[in-house]
Amino acid sequence: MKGIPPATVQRLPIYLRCLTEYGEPTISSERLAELARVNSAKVRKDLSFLGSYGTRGVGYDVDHLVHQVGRELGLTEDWAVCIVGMGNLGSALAQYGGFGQRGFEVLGLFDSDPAKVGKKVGGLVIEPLTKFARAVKSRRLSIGVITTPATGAQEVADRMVEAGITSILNFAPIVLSVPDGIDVRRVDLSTELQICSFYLSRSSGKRAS
Amino acid sequence: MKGIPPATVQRLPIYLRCLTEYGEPTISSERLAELARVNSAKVRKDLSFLGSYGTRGVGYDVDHLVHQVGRELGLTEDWAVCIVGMGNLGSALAQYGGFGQRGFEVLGLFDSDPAKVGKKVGGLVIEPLTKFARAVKSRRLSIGVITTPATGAQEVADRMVEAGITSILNFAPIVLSVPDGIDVRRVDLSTELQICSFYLSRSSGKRAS
DNA sequence: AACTGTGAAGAGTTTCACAGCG
DNA sequence: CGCTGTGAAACTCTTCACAGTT
Repeated sequence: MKGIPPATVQRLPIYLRCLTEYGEPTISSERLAELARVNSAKVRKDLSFLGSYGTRGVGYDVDHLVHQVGRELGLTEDWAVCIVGMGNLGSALAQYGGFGQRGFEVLGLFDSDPAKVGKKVGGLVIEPLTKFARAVKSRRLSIGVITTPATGAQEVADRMVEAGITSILNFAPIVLSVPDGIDVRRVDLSTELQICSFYLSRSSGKRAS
Repeated sequence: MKGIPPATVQRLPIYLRCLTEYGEPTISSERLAELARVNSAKVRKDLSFLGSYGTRGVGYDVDHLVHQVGRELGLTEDWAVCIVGMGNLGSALAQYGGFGQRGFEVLGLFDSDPAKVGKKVGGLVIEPLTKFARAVKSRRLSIGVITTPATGAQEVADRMVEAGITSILNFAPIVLSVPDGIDVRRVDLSTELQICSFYLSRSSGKRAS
C-alpha cells in the first residue's frame, strides 16, 4: 500500500516548510504551488500520494496537512545525528539551527585530529573516532554527516556502515562506495558551482531543479 | 547544435572529478561508470552529447575527456563568486578549498551586520551590503552564494538580481522568488535530512540522488 | 462556483541490446 | 575482439484537462 515516487519525496520537505510558514487555516493547491514555485497539478498529484486530505471546493487544511506530510517524512520520530569531521564546515553545521528543528538532534561530534578532540562546539564535546562505533550503539545515532576532506571520507563512510548507520549525508567532494541498502545523499558545493558555470556560460539561464 | 539534457549536466561534474582522480591514460565507460556509481550506458550516452570522443575497442582518452567536459561546463573561463551572509556557514565556505579549485574564485564577502564588516575571513575583508552593487560591477562577480538566515535571504536575492547576478547558490532554507532567466540552485540541509528521515523510517534504504 | 483527485497524454530519462568501428 | 555510439523500449515524471465533490 506504499510507494511514494522519489521525485515527490524530494518536494515534500519544501511543501512542509511553505505550509508551516503559511498564515491561514486552509490553502489551495494553486497557492501552495505558488509558494513552492511548482505547478499546481504537481502539488495535487504529490499530495494525493499521501491520501485524500483535501476538500473539494475548499482546499487543504494546513495543520492537518503539516501533520500528514511530517508523518510521511518520518518526523514524528526523533532522529539522532552525528557529524564526523569538525573543520569549518562541520563546526558550522553543528551550530546550525536547522538540526535542532523538529525531528533531528545532533548527539555526536567526531574528529580524528587529537588537537580538536575535547573542544566544545555548539554545546557538544568533540570525541575521537575511536569512540564512534560505541557511540552509535549507545546513543542510537542513525544519520551520519560526513564533513571531512575528500581524503578520509570513504574510510569514515566504511566506519559508519560498519557501526550500523544506514543513512549518510556526504559533504565531502567524493563519490562514496557503500553496500546496497545504505542511503547516501550528496551535498556537493563544487558540483553545484560547476552546474552554475554551465548555465552561465550558455548565458541563457534556463533550469532549476 | 546544442542541448545537453539537465540530467546529464548534473552528472558531468561527477565524471570530471572521477576522471581527474583517475591514474591511467584511457578509461572505458564501464570503469568510469563504476567510479561514478552509475550505469555504463548512461556514461556513454552522456558523453556522446559532448561529441564522439571515445575510441571503439579502447575507451576514452582521460586527458582529452577532462578537457572536453571542463570546456562544456564553462570551466575554461574563471568565475568570480561572492558570498553574502558571513555567519558560520558563510565563513566555512569562504575558507573552503573547493572554490579556489579550477574555475572559481571568491572575490567578495558581504554582511549587513556592522559588527562583522571589516573582519577578515580566508584572506578577504568582509564588506557591508551597501557596497554590493558596485562590487558586482567592478569585479564582474557572476555567481552569488547566499548564506544568510532564511529571513533576509529573499532581500539578498533581490539585490543580487538587481545588481546583475544571474546565477545564485542558495543555502538559506527558503524558496527564493526570482525573475525568469535567473538560475537558482538550492542547497538545503534540512530538506536533505528530511529525505534521510523518510527513507530511514521505511527502513528499506533504497534510493540515491 | 471553487477546488480536488486522477486518467491520459506528453516529455524526459534510463536502460537495453547491438550494429559498427578500431 | 572489445568497446563506443545509438536507435528503440521501458520507465519515470510532469502537465493537461476534466469529472466529481463539497
